[in-house]
Amino acid sequence: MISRLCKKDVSLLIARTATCLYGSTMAARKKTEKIRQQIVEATSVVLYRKGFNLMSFSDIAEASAVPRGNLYYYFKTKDEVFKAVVDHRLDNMRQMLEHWDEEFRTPQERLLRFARMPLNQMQEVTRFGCPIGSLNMELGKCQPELQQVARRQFDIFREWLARQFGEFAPARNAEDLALHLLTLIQGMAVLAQAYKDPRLVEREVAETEKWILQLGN
Amino acid sequence: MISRLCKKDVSLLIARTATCLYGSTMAARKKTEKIRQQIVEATSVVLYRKGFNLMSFSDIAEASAVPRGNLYYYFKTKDEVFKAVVDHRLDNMRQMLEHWDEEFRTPQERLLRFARMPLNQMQEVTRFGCPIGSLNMELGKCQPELQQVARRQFDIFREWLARQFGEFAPARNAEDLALHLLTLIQGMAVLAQAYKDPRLVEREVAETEKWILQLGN
DNA sequence: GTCTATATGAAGATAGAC
DNA sequence: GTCTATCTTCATATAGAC
Repeated sequence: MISRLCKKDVSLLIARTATCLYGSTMAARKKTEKIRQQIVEATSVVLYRKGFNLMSFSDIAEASAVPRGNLYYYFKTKDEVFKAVVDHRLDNMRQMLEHWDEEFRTPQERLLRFARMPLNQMQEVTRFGCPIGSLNMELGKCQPELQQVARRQFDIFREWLARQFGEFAPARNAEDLALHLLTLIQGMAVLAQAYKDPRLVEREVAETEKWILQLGN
Repeated sequence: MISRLCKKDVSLLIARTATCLYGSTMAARKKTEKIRQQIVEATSVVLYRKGFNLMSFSDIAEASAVPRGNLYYYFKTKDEVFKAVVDHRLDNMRQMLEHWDEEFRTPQERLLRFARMPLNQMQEVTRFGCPIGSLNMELGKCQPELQQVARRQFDIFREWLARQFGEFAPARNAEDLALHLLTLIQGMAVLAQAYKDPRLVEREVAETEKWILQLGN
C-alpha cells in the first residue's frame, strides 16, 4: 500500500506518525489554540463595529487573517465564535477589575475609575456606542439565547459595582446604585453615538463623577 | 389643480406624474395612500421589534397584510419604507408634544409627563428597548445615512425639552439638561431590556422625576 | 490542518402577465 | 393596481481533495 503513495504522501505520513507516536500533538494543539485566540480577538473588534447580525464570516476571516474556509475548522457556527468572544471578554473584564481592586484602596476611587472608563474610548464610543450595551440591545430583540450570553458582561460589572457601593454607601441599596451607574453610562453611550459627539461623553462622565462624590456625603 | 394640493400631495404627484396627468381618479389615489399608510404603520412596529437589519420584506408583507410582491409598487426599496416610517413617527411625536403643550400649563408638568413616558410602554421597553435609541444604535454602526434619518426623532424631543428647560430652569444650560434627560431615559431602556425587568423602568423613572423636581429649587 | 468548490437558503429587487 | 415567477447577491455551512 505504501508503495502506491507518492513521495510527498510518504513524508506526510511519517510526520504524522511521528507526531502521534511521540505525543507532540502538544505543539499542534498549541498552534490551534493560538489561531483560535487570534480569531476570537479579531472577532471581538468586528462584532463591536458591525454588530452581530451584520458581521459575516467573511468579515471575521479578513480581520483575523484566517482564510474563510478555515474558520469552520476552529468554530463550527457563528454562534460558537460569538460565545468564545464573550468568554474572552469576560476574562479581560475580570482581570481589569481585579487590577483596579489592587491599584485603588478605596471604593470611591474604584467607582470614579469605573465612571471614567468611557473617556479612554471616547472615539470608539462616539462611533460604535458601548460594546456591551449595543450588543445586548441588538440581540435582545430577536435572539434571546445569545442575549443571555451577552448579558453576563453586564453581570460582571454589576456585581463588582454592588460590592464597591456596599462599602462606599452602606446606607443605600448597593444593587440599585450599581444599576443606576450602569444606566448613566449606557445612556451616555447611546446619545454620544447618536450625535457623534465626544463632548457628550465628557459632560456626562463629569455628571456621573459628581453623583458618586455626592453619594459619599 | 396643483394649487389646491398640499405639499405631501405634490410630492406624490411628482412621483406618479404619469398617472396623475392622465386622469387617474381621486379615489384610486386615495386608496393607494391608505395602503401606504397601512404599510408604514405595520412596518413601524416590525422595525421596533426586529430592528432594521433583521426586518425583511416578508415580515413587512405579513404584518401589513399586503402581498410581498405588491410592496414594491408602494415603496421601491427597504430604505424608502424606512424613511416613510420615520416621517410618520415624527408626525406622531410632534402631535403628542403639541398636545402636551396644551394639556399642561407649566414646563415642570410637561417635563414630568415626558419622564413618565416609559411607564406607559413598560412591557415593550422591557422586551425591545427604546424604539428610538435601539434604532440609532443599530444604524449608527454601519449605516450612517439611515442613522441620520433616525436621529431626527431625537432632535424633536431634544428641541422640545430644551424649550421646557429654558423656561423651567433658566439659570442652567437648557440644551445640556435636555440631553441629560434623554440620557437617563436611554440608559434605563438599555438596562431594562438587558435584564427584562420592568421594575427597573419604575425605579429609574422615579429617580428621573426626583432629578427634575430638584432642578426647580 | 489547510484550502477550494459548492450546497443551500434567504434576502432585496425586477419583469411582465393579468 | 395586483400578483406570480424569477433574477441576483450574499449569507451560513459542508464535502472532500491535498
